[in-house]
Amino acid sequence: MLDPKRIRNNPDVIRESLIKRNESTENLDRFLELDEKRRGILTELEKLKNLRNSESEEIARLKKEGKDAGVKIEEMREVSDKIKSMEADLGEVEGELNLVLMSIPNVPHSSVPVGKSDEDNVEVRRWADPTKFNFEPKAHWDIGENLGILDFATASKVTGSRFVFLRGLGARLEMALINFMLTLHTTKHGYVEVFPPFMVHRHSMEGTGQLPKFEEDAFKVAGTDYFLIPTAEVPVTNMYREQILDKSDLPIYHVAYSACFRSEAGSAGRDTRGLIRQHQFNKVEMVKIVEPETSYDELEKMVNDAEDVLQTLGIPYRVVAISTADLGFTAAKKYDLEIWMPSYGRYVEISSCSNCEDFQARRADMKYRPGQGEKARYVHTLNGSGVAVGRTTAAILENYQQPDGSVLIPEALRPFMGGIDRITKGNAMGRR
RNA sequence: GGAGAGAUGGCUGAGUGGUCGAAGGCGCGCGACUGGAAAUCGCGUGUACCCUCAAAAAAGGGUACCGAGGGUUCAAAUCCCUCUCUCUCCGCCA
Repeated sequence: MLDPKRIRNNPDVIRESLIKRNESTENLDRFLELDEKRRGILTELEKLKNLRNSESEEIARLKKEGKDAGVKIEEMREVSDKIKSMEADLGEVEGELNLVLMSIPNVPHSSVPVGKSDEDNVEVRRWADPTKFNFEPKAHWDIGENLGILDFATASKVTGSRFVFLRGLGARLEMALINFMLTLHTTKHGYVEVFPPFMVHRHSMEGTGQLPKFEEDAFKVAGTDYFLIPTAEVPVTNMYREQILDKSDLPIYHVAYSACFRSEAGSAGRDTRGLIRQHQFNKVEMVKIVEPETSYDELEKMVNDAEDVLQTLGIPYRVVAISTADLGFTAAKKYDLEIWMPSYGRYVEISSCSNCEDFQARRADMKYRPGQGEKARYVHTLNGSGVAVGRTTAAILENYQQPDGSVLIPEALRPFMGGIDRITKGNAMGRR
């Protein structure tokens, strides 16, 4: 959420930012209209309340002195009726105003490339060359199904499409990746691990910006007001909602494993094969709560932390600066990490690292006190995948596949796999 | 799931219809005292929004906020209803 005063005082800045994002300026205009209406009602309403307060005092005084207050009480009855009806009007205006305000995206940082589509994202750097094969490489779903470690058919029988059973060393590989990533971030990069709830209530979803605008993307738990989390960013960032932190608490670095649940509404027909786009997937997420002055440095460091995962695993990737057209709703700036996927013949997103500045902090009311007696300020929040686990599994299967259909395990992962260095048809079920 | 108790400011803890943004204490800040400190004393110490004035800040005025939402009343921390959360006991359960 943007600062309403900022919108009111600099509507042109906001308008420009919406145009850069290729978004409609309808909500902005509606905001300006409602904002003015609200203040009009409020001014008048507060005058009436002031009258009621002072006259109530007068009534109390008269009664104490044993005098008759009947006339004033009668007057105030009318005033109170007026107040009640104006409050109803105000409530209506504020309800819509809030909805409109919550639907305006963050303002892109000046360094964000301006673009018309995701084509305009700018490659920042590459690490390693795309994997070369001296045989015809297979897609990970074929490799996995041949080895018996990926089982999409059973998942669609038990649940539905876009789910998977991992079996044997496939399951082991997924768990090993989770543990590897958590270990790397906690021991090398200074993050504190948390294991969050996988469901949150509506306010938390609003706090991090998934609601109210994107309700159709989320899974709601029937009979409750809970949502399955689309990312651990939601519970972990909201840990600090409605709170004033101490300056000495900052920066906060958290890393969390969670399953993530996404309805993938609007993605019908895309990435229907394999692990790339599932309704449920595993992710290791990094979250930072920092002082505003440091947030852009912290973003660069966070990207490096995610890159370290891929470098240590030896997966070719590139870093992309996301353009205004492709920037997420809450982000002021975002980098994607994209891994090389032989089956796609291109780079595929495996991590997004965003600086949300105070956009989420404002929604979730997360502040810190810069010093004794100083006014509390909004913190800046960052989040980044460190990294998506299912896609990493897919990337390992594809980039480490061998001509005989077996898959090598990256060296750094072997300690987390009980020393196993290769998945073959013979050992794939993990029996000894 | 059943029974009970509770939710008040940074913390603690009073307050059962009007003089309550809210006693007292603690903490914190400023000042006095002191060579310096402790102790003591004095003063101060929430947030959001609106208006005035302004480039902005500050200042002044106002409104709201005692878990959340609604109701009664001229007037609600206080009375009524609904909900949420916490604690205790019982039941169930990985």
